[in-house]
Amino acid sequence: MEEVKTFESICNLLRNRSYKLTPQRQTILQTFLEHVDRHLSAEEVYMLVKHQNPEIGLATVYRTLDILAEIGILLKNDFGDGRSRYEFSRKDEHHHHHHLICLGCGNVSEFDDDLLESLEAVIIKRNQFKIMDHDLKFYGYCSQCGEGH
Amino acid sequence: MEEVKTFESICNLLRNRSYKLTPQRQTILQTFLEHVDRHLSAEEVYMLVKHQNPEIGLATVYRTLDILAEIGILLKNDFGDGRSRYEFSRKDEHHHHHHLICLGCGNVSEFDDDLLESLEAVIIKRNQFKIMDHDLKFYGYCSQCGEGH
DNA sequence: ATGATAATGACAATCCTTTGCAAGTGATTT
DNA sequence: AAATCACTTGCAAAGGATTGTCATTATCAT
Repeated sequence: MEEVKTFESICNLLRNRSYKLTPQRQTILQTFLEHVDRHLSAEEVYMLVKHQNPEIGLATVYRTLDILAEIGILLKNDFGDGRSRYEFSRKDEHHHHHHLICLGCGNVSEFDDDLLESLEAVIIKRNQFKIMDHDLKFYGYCSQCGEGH
Repeated sequence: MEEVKTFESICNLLRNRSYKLTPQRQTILQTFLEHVDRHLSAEEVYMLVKHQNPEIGLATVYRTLDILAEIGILLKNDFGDGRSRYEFSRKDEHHHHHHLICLGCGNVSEFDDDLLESLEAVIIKRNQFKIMDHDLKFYGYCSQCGEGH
């Protein structure tokens, strides 16, 4: 359980899981560390990474994103725009934050709230449903795009 | 604003929007009226509809689902299984229900709650974000699949 | 260093969905 | 009832995101 996720600590995590530390994986990881607040698609990562390493292939980006999500470094999100988007997972939050998705500019911001905790308790009792994860999204218009809507 | 959605009332709605009432559209509509509680994918609708009308094309199913969603008869959902799923929209609910998605059998059940109302008020103030829609999903295991998890 | 083994890049294949198009059909007017 | 015309259809092809294949290359423990 790393509390602060540095480049080195993540490299160690990869090694511990017996993933090889290739330059491609390091470059992709760097990209997320440099864009901690963004929600990047595979294609966007590919574009960013090509600046450092023009040889890299799109399939490698997909494979690396899979791995980084699998070991908990990235979170895979679906904001309904037809592609998966990955964000850096800062802390080990078992109940991660929610998203505000702007229908105007597509920007994604984040929102923390504990309200769902109590809601989950109700659901477990009322529906006999064991909750493993939840996903809450708000679609609307951010302050920049809000005019006229 | 129809309160009860009968086959006839929906046909009228189509006509009023100057959509033609073709047999294909009627058959697809029937299918949803016969499976009011299900969350069908285009492919599933296609299979069901082919029993009544083997001539129908998949593209027509897609186009009809689009229309029925556009006029508010169906709701288009994304449960993360790589295809869109449509459900019959029973009442005119501006704030629609939430979904419980079973990771075991894939079954989707529904859940009503007003808790998000108050949460939305907080978000509007705190984030200056005009909310148009929300989407809340719980992933877990239903009572049948729950053993062992 | 070197060898076992995993990872890469290029490309094909897949899956769901949309689109182009020629032919057909529903609704309206005559 | 026939003519009309825009809307619809079915088919096949195209799209876009993702995954699979496979020969080549690179990593890491020894």
